[in-house]
Amino acid sequence: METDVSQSGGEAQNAQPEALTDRQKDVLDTVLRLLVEEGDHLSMTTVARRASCSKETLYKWFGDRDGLLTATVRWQASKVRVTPVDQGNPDLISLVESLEGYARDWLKVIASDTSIALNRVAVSHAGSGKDNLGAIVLENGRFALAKRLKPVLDAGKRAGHLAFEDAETAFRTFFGLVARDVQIRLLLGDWPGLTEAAIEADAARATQQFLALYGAKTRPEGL
Amino acid sequence: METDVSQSGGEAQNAQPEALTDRQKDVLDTVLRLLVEEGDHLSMTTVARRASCSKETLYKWFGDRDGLLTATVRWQASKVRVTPVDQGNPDLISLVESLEGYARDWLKVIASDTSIALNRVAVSHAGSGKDNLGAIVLENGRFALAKRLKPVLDAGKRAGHLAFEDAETAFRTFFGLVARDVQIRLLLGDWPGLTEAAIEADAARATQQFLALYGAKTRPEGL
DNA sequence: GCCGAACCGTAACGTACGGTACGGTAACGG
DNA sequence: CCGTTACCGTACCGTACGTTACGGTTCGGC
Repeated sequence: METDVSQSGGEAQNAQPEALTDRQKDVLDTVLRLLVEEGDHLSMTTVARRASCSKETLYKWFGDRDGLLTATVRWQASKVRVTPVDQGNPDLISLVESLEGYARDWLKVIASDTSIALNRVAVSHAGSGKDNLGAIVLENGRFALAKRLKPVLDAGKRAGHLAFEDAETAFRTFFGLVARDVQIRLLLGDWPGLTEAAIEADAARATQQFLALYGAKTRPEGL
Repeated sequence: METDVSQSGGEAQNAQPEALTDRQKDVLDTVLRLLVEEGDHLSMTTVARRASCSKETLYKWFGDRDGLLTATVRWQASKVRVTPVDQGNPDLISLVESLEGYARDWLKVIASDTSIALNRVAVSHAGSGKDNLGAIVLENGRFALAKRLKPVLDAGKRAGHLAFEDAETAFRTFFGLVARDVQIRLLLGDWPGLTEAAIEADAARATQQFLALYGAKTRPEGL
């Protein structure tokens, strides 16, 4: 068996999120933990020691350092997959609850250690070379949220609670209202005080503001 | 003269944004250009060659690699400083123009190559070690914008055009409406198609939405 | 004209780390 | 019982790069 698996289209390098041994998942979880602890500075030696495996195994499984990182990002991404909730014709209450729920979840995600670490790594690697990481993170972060939220928005529109022309634009506004400057501040090492309570309040505020902008009929006086 | 300037409180290491030789500014501009081209991967050798100076000089002037990077970020930050426009009692038109102007400027900044490069570097360095970079970038980006925008908001409030309790919260909403997912997407290597025309449209939209949320009396029918 | 400071160019050093090679061991199938 | 497979542990190699050292040059001041 040749050593150069990476070029010959071998199975190891391409390592799809599924088809991973339990042992391999363990290793990737370790990488994840290490990524949270010391960012992009992890060395293959450190990974091998912490994962109690040999470097040779790492290279056989993941090709090279980039492959390991990519597999890790993919692995984490595959874990976040949530069951999409599509509703037929919601009333206003359940629509609000749904939106608040998404806002809450989203804030929790971007405030989590793993998300911050992963985004940092992806941003670092974005400028140079094989740029999969940024795309992967985006695909499983922002885009996944958009995909899950779109049916909710459409349902709200059908039910006459929301008025917008382009769902994508509406989603981006919702995104902006929820995340505001939080994500960039977290990535830059600032701590915007995102406690459990603050997340709750932010989700409610963002939802209210979104409804104020895109609500069809209900424009509450109090706001 | 001892070599260890970094610890003994020497003048070279702390290199405040001002008090820089023209030659030093040239060097930092070169670093900036290099940072845009190849991100954090620049080596001291490359910098020296491109700046037509010796590595020894780099080390004497900036202490070490981190010092060079920090000085570069500070230098760029000091260049962005804009004259604050404080208005006494604006009419609604000029308030809208003012807000649109800030939105436009802000979008242009975060879409610029240098901003992206600098933010990438700062994010990369945020997790580990001396964390000045993130704070510096934040201080001269988001916080500077907030500082410049606050008097405008206050003036709008005094004039009766805006209604909000906390200027900081209002600002963060404005920030969210303007930037939305643009900044994170840019940092992750995505290209959200931010042409000149799109920036113009986005600034107008964000301002309209902000007024819809925080405008005191004027709630336009058309929106 | 001489001295020292500042600087250039380049060579050299030390080291960290990505990647490889190899010997040893445990499991397993025949 | 033997070969194969998969893995561990470790030693090893090559190189890139941060950092330092040093000889040579320019230039301002005396």
